[in-house]
Amino acid sequence: METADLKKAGLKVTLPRMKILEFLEVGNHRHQTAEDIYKALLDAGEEIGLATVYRVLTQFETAGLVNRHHFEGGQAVFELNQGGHHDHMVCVKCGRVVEFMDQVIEDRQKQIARDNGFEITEHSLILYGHCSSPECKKS
Amino acid sequence: METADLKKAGLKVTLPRMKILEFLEVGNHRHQTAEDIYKALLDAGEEIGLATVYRVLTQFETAGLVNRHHFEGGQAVFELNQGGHHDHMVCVKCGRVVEFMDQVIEDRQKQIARDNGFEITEHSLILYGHCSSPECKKS
DNA sequence: AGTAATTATAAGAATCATTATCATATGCAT
DNA sequence: ATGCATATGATAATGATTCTTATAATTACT
Ligand SMILES: [Zn+2]
Ligand SMILES: [Zn+2]
Ligand SMILES: [Zn+2]
Ligand SMILES: [Zn+2]
Repeated sequence: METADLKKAGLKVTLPRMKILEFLEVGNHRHQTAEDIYKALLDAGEEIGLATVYRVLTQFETAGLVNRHHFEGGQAVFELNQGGHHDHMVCVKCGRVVEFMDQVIEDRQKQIARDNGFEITEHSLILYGHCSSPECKKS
Repeated sequence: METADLKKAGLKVTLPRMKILEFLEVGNHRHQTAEDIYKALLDAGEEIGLATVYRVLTQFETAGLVNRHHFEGGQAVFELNQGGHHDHMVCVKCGRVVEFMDQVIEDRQKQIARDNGFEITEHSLILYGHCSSPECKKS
């Protein structure tokens, strides 16, 4: 149930917003581009505009419901914000995304910022490479 | 002198290429967008096209002469590849960029990749925040 | 140096991702 | 149910980057 989340964020509960939230809640639908979501909803028979998807995702981001990532490849990637912070490993062959969180890295980042008089508000750590699948491994 | 680098990369030695290389070699010209470079060269009286800047930077990247970074804000940022790897800290207020390299983080990244069967080809670590300058500190 | 063959350039058109406009449609408090 | 504020979808507009093409510059070979 997420209508509560929408209301809490001061957003009206509308069909497009619900559909986008529902889509992102599906287990294997993490890390989607706006276009991924748009096409999936179209295929599911929903009547929705791409502009609406972008608009809603930005609102969700502002409300803290989703996070936006800038992986290589031009298109922004969105994922449901489920509390815990994590970073990403992306297979440049098949696009698979693996999440990880390493406290040692997190702590070092804070220390480095402190050493340089920086106050960190956010960070982006992405590892690109080949995943363990046979097709991606070779080369 | 960099004409040797151009030739080694199989690129003809042309005025635009030389000018772009020279510009990036200046100490305080690290981390420039294509448009930064374009405007600076125009202001310097050079006759150059923006498309040429993009084309040349992409060629330089392929040749390993420059690195391309995707900081937040849409435009790609380029810097001369001077051998040593480093990561970046970016002030979201004034745009100041500080470079750093932390072996602990580098090693952890490799370990995490190994643990997940990934073979890392590259990575991107960017810390966003407020730098130590008085105007940026507050808020 | 002179010339040919090759490659690069500038300008503008084209493309891709994203955002803005606007007339219509919908959600929600009354 | 009604009215108003807000949201939507279609499309135009924007910003960054790439493609196209006719012209110009560089290199290789005399
Ligand atoms: Zn893979
Ligand atoms: Zn994630
Ligand atoms: Zn600053
Ligand atoms: Zn740098």
